[in-house]
Order: sequence, then C-alpha cells, then structure tokens
Amino acid sequence: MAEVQLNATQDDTFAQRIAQTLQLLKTSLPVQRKLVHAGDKIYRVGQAFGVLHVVSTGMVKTVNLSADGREQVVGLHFKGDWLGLEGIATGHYTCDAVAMDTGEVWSVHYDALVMAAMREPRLLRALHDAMSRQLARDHDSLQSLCALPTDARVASFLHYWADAMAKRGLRTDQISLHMTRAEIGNYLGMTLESVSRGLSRLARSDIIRFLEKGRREIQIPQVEALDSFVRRSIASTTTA
Amino acid sequence: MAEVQLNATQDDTFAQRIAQTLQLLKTSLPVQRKLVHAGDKIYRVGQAFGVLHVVSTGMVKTVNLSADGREQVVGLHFKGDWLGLEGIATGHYTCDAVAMDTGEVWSVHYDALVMAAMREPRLLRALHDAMSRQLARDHDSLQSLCALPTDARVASFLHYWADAMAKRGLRTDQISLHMTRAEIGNYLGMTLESVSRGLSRLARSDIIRFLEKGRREIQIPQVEALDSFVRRSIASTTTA
DNA sequence: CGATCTATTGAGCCTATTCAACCGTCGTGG
DNA sequence: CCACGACGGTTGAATAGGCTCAATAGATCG
Repeated sequence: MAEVQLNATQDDTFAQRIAQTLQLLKTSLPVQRKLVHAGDKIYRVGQAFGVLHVVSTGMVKTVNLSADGREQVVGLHFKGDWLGLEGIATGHYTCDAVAMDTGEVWSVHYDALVMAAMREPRLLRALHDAMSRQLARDHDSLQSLCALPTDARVASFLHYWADAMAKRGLRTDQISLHMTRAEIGNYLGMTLESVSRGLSRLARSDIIRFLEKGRREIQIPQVEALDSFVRRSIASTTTA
Repeated sequence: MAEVQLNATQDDTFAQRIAQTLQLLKTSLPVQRKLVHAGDKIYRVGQAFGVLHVVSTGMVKTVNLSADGREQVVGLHFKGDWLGLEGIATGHYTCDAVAMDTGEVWSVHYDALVMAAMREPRLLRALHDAMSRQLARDHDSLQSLCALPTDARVASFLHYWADAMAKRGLRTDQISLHMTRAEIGNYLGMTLESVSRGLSRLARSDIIRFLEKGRREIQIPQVEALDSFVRRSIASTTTA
C-alpha cells in the first residue's frame, strides 16, 4: 500500500508498462511462478539455456564466474527485469542469477515465448525493450566504472538504485540495500573499505543518512544531491 | 583471399552464421547498404530510433555521451555485429556509432524486421543472438574493468580483439588496431600513457610484437600467451 | 557467551595518474 | 622543397588515490 509516491508523474508509465507486461505474460503463455529467498540461485553458469525469467517482486543479482573462479557482480535486477537473456546466443547461461531478497520470479520457455509472440506482438516488444534497456544500462555502468573516482561511483550507484525504485513507483526517499559492502564493492570495482568510506563521506556531507545500526537502510532526502556530488567530483578531477 | 586460418575449426561455424544472417537479411527485407569511412557517424545519441544496423565489413565503435559532454567508448563492433539495439526501448539512440575504418553497414527498419521475422523465424533468432552476445560481452568487459590491473586489461583487450577476428575467420596472428592509445585507454578505463606502457611491457615480454613505426600493427605469435599473462597478473595480486 | 559476520576507521604502501620532455610522421603552405 | 606545426606515441619523475593490512566495535546466532 502507499507505493505510489510524489514522483508518479511520467515515471508511472514505466511502472504501468511493467504491470502490463506481467499481465500479458500471464495470459499469453504458461508461466511458472516461483518464490525465491535471499541466496537462492535462479539459474547457474553453464546450465543449458531454455527459459527466461522475469522478476515479479524482489531483487536479483547476476554474477559472472571467471575461468579461475573469481566472482563478479555484473548486474542488478528489479521488478520487471528479465533474466537469462545472455544465454540465448550460446545455449548456456553465462552467469549465475541469485536472489538478494525474498521475491517471486516468473519463468517462461524461450521457444514458447517466441511462438506466443507471433500471435501477440506486444510480447516481442516487451522482450526487446527489456534487452535494450539492459544494454543501455550496461553502457552507463561501464561509463561510471571508467570515468568516476570511487566516491562518485558510490553516489552514482545509490542514484541508480533510487532511480530504479522511482521508475517502478516505489518509495525513493528510503532505500534498503540488500547487499554487503563487499558485494557493492565488487559490483563497483572497488574494495569494501572504499565503499564504506564513500558512504561515510556522503553521510558526513548530509547527502544520505543511515536509518539503523546495520547501515543498510539509507535515506536520501534529495536524489539530485547525489547527481551534483558526482558532477562536482568530475569537475575537480578535470580542472585540477 | 587466404582469410581462413589454421583456427578455422569450430570457429568457422560462427563465421558461417554471420554469412547466413547477412544473406537472410538481404533476401527477406529491404536493406540499405552504405559505405562508411573512419570517423563517419552511423547514428547519433538522441536521434530518433527507427533502424538497426549490421556491420557488413569494417569496424565500428559505440560512444556514450555523458550529461556533461565527456565521451566514453562502450563497445567495439565487427562484421556481423548489430548496432542501435540500445535504442529500441527508449525510441532514441543512447550513444553515437562511429566507423573506425572504411567498411559497409547495412540498415534495416526495426518494424520491417519484426514483420519479416513473422514469416522467417531465423531472422528473429539472429537478432536475439546478436543482443544476447552483446550482453554477454558487456559482462566480460565489466569483469575486466573491475578485476584486472592495467597491464592485464590491455592484454585482455588484445585477446578479445584477436578472438573476435578468429571467430570471423580472419587472420589473428597480426591485428591492426584502428584506434589511438587514447581511444583504447578510454575504452579500458585508463590513461593513454598506461596503455602505451602496457603494450611496451607486453612487447618486452615477447608476447606481442610491433610491425611498423606507427605501432598499431601488432603481431601476436600465440594468443594463449595473452591469457597466461592475464592469469599471472591475477595470481600475483591475489596471493601477494 | 563465545564465534562469526559485517561495518568502520586509521596508517602505510603501491599502482596508476599527472606532468613533462622527447621523438617520429605527416600534411601544409611559404 | 623544406620548414613548421599538429598529432600520435613513448618514457621518466613525482604525486595521489585507492588498496592492503590491522584494529575495533556492534550484531546475530547457536
């Protein structure tokens, strides 16, 4: 209840699109729903590809496994995001998908989806939109990684998270990161200490606020403050 | 001529798939072919999305433009790769696509492609494969960026390039980077000096060899040497 | 209540950046 | 025709940003 926020202006069209897509899936083809808990693997690297997954509720991370066994978080996925798309080309999933929270994941057979898409073009459109969004997001991720110092990367990460919530009509003034500092650091290409220092610095600048002792519930009075923080970091490294 | 190399074992199936896809496109729907030269923009950020492009010959880079105008190379694209996929969701391209070499780019209207895909499912499959490959590649890119020191990132970059050539049945013993050190550095998240030092180091270790004064023609006697160099870098940073 | 996990913070070190000088190539115009 | 400037590349020296190592503290759980 009360999921709709002040920011439900143009963003709620995106939330609506997600709802429509989930509805469409449910009515167009056999969907298997599954409840997942934090740590559950939705699929594993190397496993034969066959089904695509859509996050209905909850949050999921995707983790690449390098040849020598080291892990790399390569994506975060929220309500309406699709999982397993990287597996289409090779016929095998190329990463693990791990739930970060309790939630529900819907699964559809890729072949069945394509068949259904022949009758219902909106399904195809939804799939393409999801892939396209993922590609654009990956680009932004790359740019953050390449161009920003650690503190700004942390700020940018929080901004991304808040944005993802906002676009889905969820509350953005307070977000709860279901990730350890180590996980965040892995995703952002820095050490857990740097993440901690970055967050502390943001808190000291009153850009964010910790809401409990665990320090994973974070309040962001104004998301734009994160933006200007990032901008300032760039300016100082460029002009100096 | 003599494009097929020793390594044309399982890799040539990929080259064949590309050839088939290009053939399929040509026969299934109206394709506009265009000759491009180094520096030509195939599309621009912000431009209305409508058509997808496929690299027929040559090489193309995609460049993100941040809000404050700084550029970030987010992808490299060779024969058979699709361009513009990130534009589907928003209806606008989110990056520039710039030719790095003379080559030919084929363009098809997305809507027409989807229509044609109804009659010819292999078209749809080709599109999905391309998107899927791009996603998987982005993950690898991210992992390199997050987990490797500069020298290893340069080595990994050369390996990726050689691999891309090999999978397309092109010669891999000698590659010519149509990029300045600055461009490579931008793509790899490091300075041009670091790229230069990295390449010099690899040359000093006899892993690569420069073939001309311009130092963009690079010979790689054995691609696996790059792999083991990367592996060694990881080992030394992990164990130390 | 000890053991474990997560987070924070400090100190020292190292890697990669910054700044700078230098060289070779290329294109252009005096 | 050659001098000059612009550009791309290399290399060195100094600096700084982020990492490593280490100590501390709170939280959770058996």
